[in-house]
Amino acid sequence: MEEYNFKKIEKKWQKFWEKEKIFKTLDNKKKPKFYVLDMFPYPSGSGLHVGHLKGYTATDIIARMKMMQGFNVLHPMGWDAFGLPAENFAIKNKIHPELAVKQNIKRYKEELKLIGPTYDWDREINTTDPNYYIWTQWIFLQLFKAGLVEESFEPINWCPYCKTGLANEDLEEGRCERCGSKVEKKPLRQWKIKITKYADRLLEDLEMLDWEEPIIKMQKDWIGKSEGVEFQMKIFLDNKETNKKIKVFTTRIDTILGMTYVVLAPEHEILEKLKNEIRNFDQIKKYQKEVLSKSDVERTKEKTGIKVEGILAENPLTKGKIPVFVSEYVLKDYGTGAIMAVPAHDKRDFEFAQKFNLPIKKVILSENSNEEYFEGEGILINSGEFTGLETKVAREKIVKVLEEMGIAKKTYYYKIKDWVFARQRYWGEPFPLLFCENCKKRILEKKYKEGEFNKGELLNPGWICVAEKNLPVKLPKVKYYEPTGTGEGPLANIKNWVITRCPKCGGIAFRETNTMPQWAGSCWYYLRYADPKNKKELISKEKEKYWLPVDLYVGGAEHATRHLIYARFWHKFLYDLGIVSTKEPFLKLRHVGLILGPDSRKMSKRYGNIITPEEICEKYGADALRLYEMFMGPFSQEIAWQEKGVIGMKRFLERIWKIKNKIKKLKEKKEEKNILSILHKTIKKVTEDIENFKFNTAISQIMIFFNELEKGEVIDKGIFELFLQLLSPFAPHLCEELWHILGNKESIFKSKWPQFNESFIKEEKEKFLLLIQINGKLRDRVLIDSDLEEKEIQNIVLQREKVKNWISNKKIKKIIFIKNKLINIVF
RNA sequence: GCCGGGGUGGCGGAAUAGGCAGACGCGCAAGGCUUAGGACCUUGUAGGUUUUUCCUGUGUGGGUUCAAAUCCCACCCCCGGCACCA
Repeated sequence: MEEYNFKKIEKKWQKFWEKEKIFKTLDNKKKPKFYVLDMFPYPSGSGLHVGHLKGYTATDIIARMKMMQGFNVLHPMGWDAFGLPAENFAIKNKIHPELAVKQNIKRYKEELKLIGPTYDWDREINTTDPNYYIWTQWIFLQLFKAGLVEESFEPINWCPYCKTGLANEDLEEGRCERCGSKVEKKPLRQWKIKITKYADRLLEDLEMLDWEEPIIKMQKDWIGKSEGVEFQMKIFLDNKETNKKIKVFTTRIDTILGMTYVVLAPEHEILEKLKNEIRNFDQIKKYQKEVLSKSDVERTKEKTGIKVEGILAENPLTKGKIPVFVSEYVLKDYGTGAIMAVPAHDKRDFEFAQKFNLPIKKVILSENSNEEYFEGEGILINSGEFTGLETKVAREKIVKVLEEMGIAKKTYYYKIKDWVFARQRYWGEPFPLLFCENCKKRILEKKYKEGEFNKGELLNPGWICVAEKNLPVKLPKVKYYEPTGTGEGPLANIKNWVITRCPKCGGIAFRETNTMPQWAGSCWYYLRYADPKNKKELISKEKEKYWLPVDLYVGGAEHATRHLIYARFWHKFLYDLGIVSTKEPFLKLRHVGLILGPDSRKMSKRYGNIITPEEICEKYGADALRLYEMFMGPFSQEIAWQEKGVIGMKRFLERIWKIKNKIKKLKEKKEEKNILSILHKTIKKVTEDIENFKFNTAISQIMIFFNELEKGEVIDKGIFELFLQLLSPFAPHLCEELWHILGNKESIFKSKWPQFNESFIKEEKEKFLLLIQINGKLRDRVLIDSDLEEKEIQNIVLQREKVKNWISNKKIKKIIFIKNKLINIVF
């Protein structure tokens, strides 16, 4: 008999699918749509490994099932090719990024095609294509015009190796996420996008998403909303009241009576205002410099600080005067940059108080009295009129008192910072902005016509938008693109590109030489797939309405606090512009767990444990690879690669191949009830499990069904076809081959997905297996007629030899009976 | 440190509105086939035991229940996220 030649079969059907354009997505609005999306890869130089294919296989399975269920499926693929990884690869290998990206894409595409995916390559996109990034620039311009982009010179994270500024999101434990270098703080001219303006909506709308709870939690924590109270404290010069005040923010206003000192961030502006009054101002200045030179990680190591000599702050409730400190543990850019310190009920304040020998006053009764500090809820003590109140109640009462004094309000702060959007690198989208000295002057001197400048231009005097008709601002082709390290991008060296004319005044203007960060292109790519060839707009209204939002989005959890926040932000902005009609881009999100190397470590060149799809497809075939990756275990879980597992799948496919000559077209359909029952159970389980990302148990059920089929002398053709359909999303090539061998002319993926019939599953059983427990332990089991009464069943059970032996002559206390299942005799 | 997720045979993992622990696959063992090996087929496979028997078993220790991998309390370990956010 002919062997299972997987190579021949797989090549044959991949060609067939491509030629027949089976997976071509038409904008067929008569059918219901299903948009399933993979997070698109950045094509790095090292190619794909088997881990990358796990998510892609899963979406492919779902795409195939949805097609068969009658959906119009959009399942596209593209390349996120701008950014540091691509550029660093290019520099290292001395090859121009444009060329490197081209080569890498070619390789990625070949490797992806190995598993026979359903991608419609006519919709392929590439973020570095001017026809694509014209719209990235266009969206940026809209953000700019809306006043959501601002030039800033503040110190930001700077990677000395990559020679660029980075956003908070791009750090891992104080190191550059890309190269691992320690990040420094460096003052730098940069563009910030005001994502904080959308913080509340980014938080609220998480409610409407079908995302896994841990990912939602990560986003919530990253946005980090804290609700509390902001109140003013008077400042005294020794014992003389001044007109200066310090604002502090706290989430625990109930502990205000326990405040024993106040701490300011070293950079707090009030220090400058009081420099003549503060006796040790020079010392504080010096401390401030020290702290600013430290990285965020170094700042957390110990609690240093200095007392601000000469001034005191007044607790508004007690009128008590307390000392003021500066310390690095208070951050300037969170809350008001000043805190009320309550060492008895806050760990950090406690540590600081210990070090500086400051009084610790308990104001909440804690159950465990030898605790050094107590951060929980409880009953107030030592709190005057508030003593005896519960903390929760006390918070409300105290706020009210302070509000009546006119010095406090309830408020909240976010942890999320505005998005540092500029990179001092070559390989990214150029900003569609120009700088014009003349216009800057006119704006500052208010010598311009009403409406001449937009909101963004007025906000950033001198920066002028490139006219939309002149987009895209193409990234110039250059020979030298290494980062400069000066804080300017490499583009600054290309004089004839930089120097241009100002569209407003006609004078000389200079182009912005920074480029956009890697994340820019991925913020909106899912929109482009729905309308990839549109030259007039980024997406037509009609196509947006039909295809959006994305029904299912699959990718790694590492994007939880970056891409997934940025993309949601841009989507909401586009919603405000009326370009998209949904508040959220991705309805359902599932994250894929890593495949680890055979040594249980992350697959990496460093460990030499990379398994490539080429070698596996060569040895065992794409279907075996797909099947194994889905069978390994729960989809979102990290699991180590075991080559033996693929062999097992190959073996399973071979058994299916071999069973061909047992298949007969049975005229009389007198299938055993048993087979029909398993068949329908399998249809149900496979359909539901695919929907719920439980691919491992779906495959297990398919195997159970197959094991049963294999036992028979003959297999009914109709039943075997149903079996093939159920398996086809997982092992498309083999199933397509067998489907045709059985005489079908059309692709199996044009066939209709099997339906199950509940009545076959439930099937009225005449008998059931009763479990017999004695004192809760399983001791016996017996087949019982389903229509017997409880009493009759009891009699049967008690007559059984085994049961009699166990009970002998003990007195039965009670008998628990669960219908159709179990009986438990207790004595 | 705080917040998530998780700990089940030799291995990957099944089973949670509490009700046969170990489905399915890998590995291993015995037998068949074969000159032989591989492949393939059949059977067995949690550990122990006095082996048609009973005992013990889902990270550890307690608890609730007729009955717990599943619920409650305390603790240990692994993975991920955050990193002084007031």
